[in-house]
Amino acid sequence: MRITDAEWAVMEALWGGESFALGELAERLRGTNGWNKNTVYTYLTRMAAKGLVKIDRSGPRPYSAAVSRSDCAREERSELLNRVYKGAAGELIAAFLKESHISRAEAERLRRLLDEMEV
Amino acid sequence: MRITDAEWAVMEALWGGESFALGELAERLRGTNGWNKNTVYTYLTRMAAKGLVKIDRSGPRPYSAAVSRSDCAREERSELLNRVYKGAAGELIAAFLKESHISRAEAERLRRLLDEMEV
DNA sequence: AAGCGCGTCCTACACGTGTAGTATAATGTC
DNA sequence: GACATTATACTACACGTGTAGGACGCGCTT
Repeated sequence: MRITDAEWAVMEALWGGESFALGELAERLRGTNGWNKNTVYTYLTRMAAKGLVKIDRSGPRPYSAAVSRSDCAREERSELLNRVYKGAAGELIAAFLKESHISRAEAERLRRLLDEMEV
Repeated sequence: MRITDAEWAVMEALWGGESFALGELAERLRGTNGWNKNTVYTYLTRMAAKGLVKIDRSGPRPYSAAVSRSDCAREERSELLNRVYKGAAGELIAAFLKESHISRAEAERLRRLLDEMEV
């Protein structure tokens, strides 16, 4: 279920809307990644085989995401958390906090989140 | 500079000490990953070519990590942050907070971190 | 000195990924 | 209905990764 950089780019394009024709996706991805249309097609079919993309050729816009962005994001988070931090979320969050520029408003929000959890 | 799961396992072994003989590493990794000695050797030489592993055959324990665990961890964090969250650290941290079980002590620590940042 | 165990080096092979050419089918246009 | 455009399908190839076999050399043991 590992998603590569290139595949992530395809998903990003798919998440940008409901469903797409090949040409639409090819155009988007030519812009961001400089890919040939056939390259896009290859990715789409390969990724459909892996369950990442849904293809329904009955309509004019056959291609759509089969997995949600938030599911993929969760997957990636859990990947990092377990691989690098062996599940120690506190460590991880602290590391992110230390190296990030968090605005005052965001800090407030995070503080509230912490408060809510403490029930 | 992408590190695969298998490579991460090798690094994990290397980070477990100062420097190692092949046999020591092979034994460790046979335990955790079930690898053949030659497999370990192949990884070590390939990873040396990539600058992940240092090999100094003048001593009896030629193999050591060429990159620190914390550098790799930073790299992985930044990977996730940029790829999935496009740099929006607040989002990311909030997501981790929501899905994690943070102990009261850890929550305290994070809160203090937030406070310190607000200078 | 012959053998054993370990480290080293080379080689290999299958599968995945990045990338696209070519050929054919379908569809819209005049 | 012939032509142009787009979509689909198949094929290919290089490079990376996962995994190991075989062969050779060196030092220790008996």
